[in-house]
Amino acid sequence: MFNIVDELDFKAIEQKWKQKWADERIFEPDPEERKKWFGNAAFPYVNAPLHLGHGFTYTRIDVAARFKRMQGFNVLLPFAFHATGEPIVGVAERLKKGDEKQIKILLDSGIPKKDISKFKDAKYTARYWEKVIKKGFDNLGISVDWRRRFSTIDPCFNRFIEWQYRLLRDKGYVIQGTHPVVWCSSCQSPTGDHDRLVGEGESPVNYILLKFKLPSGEIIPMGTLRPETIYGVTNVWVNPDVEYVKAKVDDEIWIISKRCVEKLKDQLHSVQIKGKIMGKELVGKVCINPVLKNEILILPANFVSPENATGTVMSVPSHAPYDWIGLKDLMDNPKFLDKYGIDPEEIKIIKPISVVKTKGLGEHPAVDLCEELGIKNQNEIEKLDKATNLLYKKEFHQGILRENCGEYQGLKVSQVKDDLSTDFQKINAASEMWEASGEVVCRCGTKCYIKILENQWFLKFSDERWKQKTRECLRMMKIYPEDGRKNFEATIEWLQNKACARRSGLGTKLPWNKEWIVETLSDSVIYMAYYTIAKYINSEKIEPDQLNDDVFQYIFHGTGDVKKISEERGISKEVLQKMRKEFEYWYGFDLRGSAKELIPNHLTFCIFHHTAVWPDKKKWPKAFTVNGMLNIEGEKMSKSKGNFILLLEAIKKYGADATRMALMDSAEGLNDANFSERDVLSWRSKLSSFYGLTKKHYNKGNVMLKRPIDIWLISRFQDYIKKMTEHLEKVENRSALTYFHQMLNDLHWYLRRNEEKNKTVVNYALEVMTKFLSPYCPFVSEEMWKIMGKNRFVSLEKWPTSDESKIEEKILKQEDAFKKICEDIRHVIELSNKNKNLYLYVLEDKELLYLQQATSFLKSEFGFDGVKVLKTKDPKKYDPENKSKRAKFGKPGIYIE
RNA sequence: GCAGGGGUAGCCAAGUCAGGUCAACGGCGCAGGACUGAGGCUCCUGUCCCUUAGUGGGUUCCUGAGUUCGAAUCUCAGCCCCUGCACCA
Repeated sequence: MFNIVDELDFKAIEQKWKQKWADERIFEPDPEERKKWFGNAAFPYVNAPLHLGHGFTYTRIDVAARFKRMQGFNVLLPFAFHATGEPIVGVAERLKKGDEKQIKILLDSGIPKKDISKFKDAKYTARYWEKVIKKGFDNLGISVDWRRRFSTIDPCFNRFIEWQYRLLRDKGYVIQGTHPVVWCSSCQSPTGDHDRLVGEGESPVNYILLKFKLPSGEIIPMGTLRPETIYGVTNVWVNPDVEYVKAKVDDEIWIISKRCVEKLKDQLHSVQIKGKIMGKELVGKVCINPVLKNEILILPANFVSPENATGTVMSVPSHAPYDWIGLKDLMDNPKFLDKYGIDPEEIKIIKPISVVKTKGLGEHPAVDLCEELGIKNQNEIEKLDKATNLLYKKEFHQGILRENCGEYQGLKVSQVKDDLSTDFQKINAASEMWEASGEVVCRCGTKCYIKILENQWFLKFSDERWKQKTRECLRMMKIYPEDGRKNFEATIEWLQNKACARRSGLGTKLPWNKEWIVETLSDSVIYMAYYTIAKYINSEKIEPDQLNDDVFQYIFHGTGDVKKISEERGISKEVLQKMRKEFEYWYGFDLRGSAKELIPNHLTFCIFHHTAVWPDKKKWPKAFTVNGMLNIEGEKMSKSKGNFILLLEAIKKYGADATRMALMDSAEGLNDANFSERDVLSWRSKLSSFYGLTKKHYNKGNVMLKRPIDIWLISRFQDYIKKMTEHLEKVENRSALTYFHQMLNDLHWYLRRNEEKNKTVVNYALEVMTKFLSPYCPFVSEEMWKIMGKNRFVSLEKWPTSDESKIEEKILKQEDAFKKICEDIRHVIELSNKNKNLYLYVLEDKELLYLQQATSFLKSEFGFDGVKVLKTKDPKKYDPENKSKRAKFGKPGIYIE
């Protein structure tokens, strides 16, 4: 076995340049005369080390920052750490309980056994991962100004959030209200998707309860999602074996399942149980349809679950497969009916009533569907559920109410559903209740239901004035790629009030109501402004107590008397003024990067909050860049698949530069990127060989007057420089990279084409290419810059600019034609199997000269003994003597012997 | 289900807005050759099929239909994939 021999010691180079950058503090910008460029990206959550997906997003913003830096901007790229919220508290709590899984996760992350217990302290966890994460950034070569680092659990940052929320509340953007959530009665908290054993993706849905009335005055509310079917009710169903309760609900007596009582209590109803009644006691009685006022028979059915809504349902056999099959079952089992003293004749006269007309479906679609699917009885739950879903969707989207639906006839089901619900409630024919869209079981094992939370704090994203400003900001912003814009637009329109406070987890307490903690998506939307002052908070050791709204108002809005604030808060006037200046200089930020999944939440919230906090449009965000997810070898990265790659591991294995190259080359735009070992290794050797090429050819040729071929290379480069710069301006890092390949191809051609190399031209090409590589693979680029004998950092060099006056179109065309001639020659050699002598017949003097200059190249390239370029006088008449008949303008005739 | 994005040769991917110059840039992989003691390094050439002294022809851009002299590109319908859908980072 042979080892892969790299010319380059990537590790040593990385170590060396990382150190030099830090020593010379070249990524620590302060306000100055030059124009600024402020880039940032969504900060990492500190419960795990960075993985390759982080590397992808962060390298993208770093390439942009490094590019801008070389363009001469004063560039700021800061990072901080996100620690607020539930997850790291969750780790601590699970450890306290001795959770084996959690212990294993930490051990797998490389934490020694003796240190595990330290992670019972959430703050320790946060600080621990901060260190590991920072190392990830540094090893990857992200050009971060660490003087501005902070964590969202720093008390000083908490003051900042307090200021933000007081300000928003004063503007009327933080309000109180009620809100339905999936609830675990055991944990006494909302059960988010990630907290569920069963039911990921299930959410609250609003049932309408139709109030059927017994002659005695008691109400049997029937839950449904299809209020229009009230017009098609033929009977109602109760489960004969279930014990129902009579309960006083607000001012009425309802007959409902026990489970329903608990739910209604948590949905803002007062509920008192007054008595019990078995389902079978109700069977055979009649009740009144609350809308049509006709008498309806109560029948028994086992498919009715006490777990769902009220535990009783109305029967609409024309449109509900369960109901049709239920009736059929009864007709097939007269004995069962006899048990309840019901005359089978009473069932036989029940006929389905159609209330919805749908294109492509018959009068009684449920009946047809049951037949089609061959459903025999109500035990075929799978088929029945399938049929129900199918019919519900089709009728909801395409169905039109029939003439028996009163004032709603002729309207579409989808249009009229909400109106029906409110109208029925107005006449007290209906009420409503919330139910989960499917079964949800909490991680603790408890079955969840829907609770309506009261006095919940909301960000009023529904506010039209606020939306208007947000739209305006978005219009002014650049979105890279532009395809992402529609997603933002749709989100702004769709966004409703968003709960912004929680009861548990780490975070900033709501300043006016300390029982609540600002929710973590809501405390991470304007923190980029905090970077501008964190430098002073850190260096001046400012204490949280010294920070209050006056301080922040002065810094961020320039209001108040500095002298007074300085005296009151014990922060020197100079420092306050510097902080103010720093903010004024850097803000608003020029580019923020993140993964595309944050568009509908974090990034859109970010726009909302900025427009609310800063009326001055100059402080608004200027651009976002979003990227797709990073796949590994074509598959989604996940721990269970075993293809989870930690950033530090990848760097160790492949080197930082090769990793960065592979990431940047993998995709751009909203498409998912793919990282493969093949590609990263290929980049590793490509970098190595380019380094070798540089070493071999830099400063090695002769100084001479420029020949056409020299001008050709320079001309080609002008176009590449222009295009790659344009792509980088749009954060199209992958597209820009293709021009590196083109440059390399051209340089190879140039070197092959000439025995004599023009030193000036080769040096120019290598310098341009090294500068161009620098944002992508900064370590190797610095090293190459050094072997070129340069003393400055290439990271701080001036970005190449294209000079159109250097482009000579004629020469470009000539060389293109020449390449084509070479292709033709190659083709003819192949077909003829001869390569002794080459004759080229041309029509023009210019062409003659150009080709004559290339004879030695043609000899060495194809192995000819002799090459002759001849001029023909008249292509038409020349024919007899010309051995090749194909000479045309711009295209010589070729003869080979 | 709703909203946004997407489906291009073995793989990744440009081209689609402004229809022809597109058998379709580039990279990876693969094949042959050069270099080499030897190479998995590097360089050159090729890479839909057939044919050929530098050519000519056939069939392609998710599927189906349409507009057009002409469609990867425009219209309609369908299938599939990715992301988000809220109190969760």
